[in-house]
Amino acid sequence: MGATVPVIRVVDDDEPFRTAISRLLRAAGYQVRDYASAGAFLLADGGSEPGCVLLDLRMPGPNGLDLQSALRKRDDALPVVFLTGHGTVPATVRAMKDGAEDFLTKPVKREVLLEAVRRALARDAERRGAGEHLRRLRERFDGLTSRERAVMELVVAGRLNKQIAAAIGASERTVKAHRARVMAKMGAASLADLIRSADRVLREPREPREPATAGQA
Amino acid sequence: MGATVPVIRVVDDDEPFRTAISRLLRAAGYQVRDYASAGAFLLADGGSEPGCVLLDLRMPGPNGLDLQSALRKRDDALPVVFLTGHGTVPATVRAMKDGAEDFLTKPVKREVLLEAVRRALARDAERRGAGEHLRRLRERFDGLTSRERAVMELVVAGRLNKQIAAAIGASERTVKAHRARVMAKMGAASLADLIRSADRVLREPREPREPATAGQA
DNA sequence: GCAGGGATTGCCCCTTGGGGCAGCGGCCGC
DNA sequence: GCGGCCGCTGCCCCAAGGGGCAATCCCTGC
Repeated sequence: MGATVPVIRVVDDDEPFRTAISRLLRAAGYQVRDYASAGAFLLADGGSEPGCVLLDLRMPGPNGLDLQSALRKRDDALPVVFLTGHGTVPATVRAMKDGAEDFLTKPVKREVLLEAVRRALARDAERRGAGEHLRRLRERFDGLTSRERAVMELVVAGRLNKQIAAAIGASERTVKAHRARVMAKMGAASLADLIRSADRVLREPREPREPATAGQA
Repeated sequence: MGATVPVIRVVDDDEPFRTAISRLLRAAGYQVRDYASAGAFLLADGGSEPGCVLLDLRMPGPNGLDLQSALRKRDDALPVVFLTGHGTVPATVRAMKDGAEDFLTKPVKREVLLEAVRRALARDAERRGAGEHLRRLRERFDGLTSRERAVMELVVAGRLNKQIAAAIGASERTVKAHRARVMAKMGAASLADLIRSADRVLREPREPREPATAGQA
C-alpha cells in the first residue's frame, strides 16, 4: 500500500532557480521533477502520479495560466501553486479563479512554500480519494442494463414497485427482479446506500465552469 | 416578493470615486448605498437585503480584507467584489482565498465592473435560495425530539426497524411511531426524500473555503 | 388528587419489499 | 431445427414497513 512519495512538478524557465527549488523540496522529502517549459511538462507528465505542480507565471511558449487551463481539462488535474516574480493583480485573480491552490511571489520563504505545497498535496490526496470512489461507482452504474437503470432512477425517486411497474410497462415481479439486480450490481447494502450512490453518480458530469472573465487586463 | 432590486453596498473612503461608482451602478438599475468606511457599513447594514458589496482594499480603520472576514462570519455573508487602486499580489490572493467574487483594479472599465457585479448578484441569489431551503429543513429538524432524531439517524443509515429498536432500547412498534412522526415533521414523502433531507441537514456547518471539487467561479 | 397530554407498547391487519421456483418465449450458436 | 441462456412473469411465502386502537405510565397544571 501507501508509501508512494508525492511528485512535485516544478515548471520554470529560470534554470538556477529551478534547481534551487528542487533541492529545497527534495530536502523536505518530496520527489521532484523539473521542466523548463509548459510544453516539456505536458509532454512528459500524464499527471497520473499523486502530487502537485509548482508553476512560474511568465515563461517562453505557453505561460503558466495557459498550462493551468490545460491541466484543468484533464480528469486528473493536479493542484497548482504559482510561484513567480512577475505577478500582477489580474493574473493573480485569474489564477485563483481557475482554482490555483496558492499564488506566491519570488523570493519566497522556505516555510511559506512548503506550507503551500503541503496544502496542494492534501487537496490532491482528497481529490484522488473522492475521484476513485466515484469512478468505481460509475463503473458499476455502467454495468447496468438500460432497463435496470430506468428502475433504479424510479426507485431512488421514491416510487413504489407497482408505480415503477406501471411506468416502465412491466409486471411488479419483474421490477423486483431488476431492483434486486440493481442492488447487487451497485453493491448497495440498503436503500439508503443506493440512494446516496445514485445521487453521486447521476449528478451531471462536471461542467468546465465558464472561462471566468479574467478581471480585465 | 419577486421584484426586489438588489442593493449594492459601496464601501470606499474616496468620496468622489464612491459617488461616481454609485451613479454608474444606479444608472444600471441597481439600488446603491455607499459608506466611507468598513465601520460605517457594518453599523448600518445587516446584510438582510439581497445584493453584494463593492469594496476598497485600503481604507482608514479596518481595511477591506478585515471587512471581508467579518462578513464571512455572518450567516448572510454577502458576496464581495474588491475594487481598489492599491492591489498587491498577496492581498489579492488572500481576498480570493477568502471567497471574493472578483478583485478589480482602478480604473475599471464599466463593463468589467458591471459583469463582476452581475456574477456577485447571481451568486448571492443562488446562495439565498439554497440557504432558504436548508434553513427550512433545519427548522423542521430542530422540531424533532431527541428520540426522533436518534431514530432518524438510524433510519437514514439504512438500519431496519428491529435493529433500531434494539439500538435505542425500545419496541419495534415505538420505532414505527417515531419513524412516522419523523416523516411527517420533516415533510418527507418517501424514504428517499428523508435520506436526502437528512444528508443535507446533518452535513456539518460550512467551512470557510470549499472549491475543493468544482473549482469555483 | 385529578384531568389532559405525550410517550410507549401490544395486538392486529394490510401493504410493500424480497426472493425461490417454474413456465414461457425470443435470440444465438452449432 | 435444436438446446441453452436470458429476460419476463405468475404463484406463493415470508419479512418488513405502516398504521388504527386501546391500555399504561409519567409529567404537568389546576
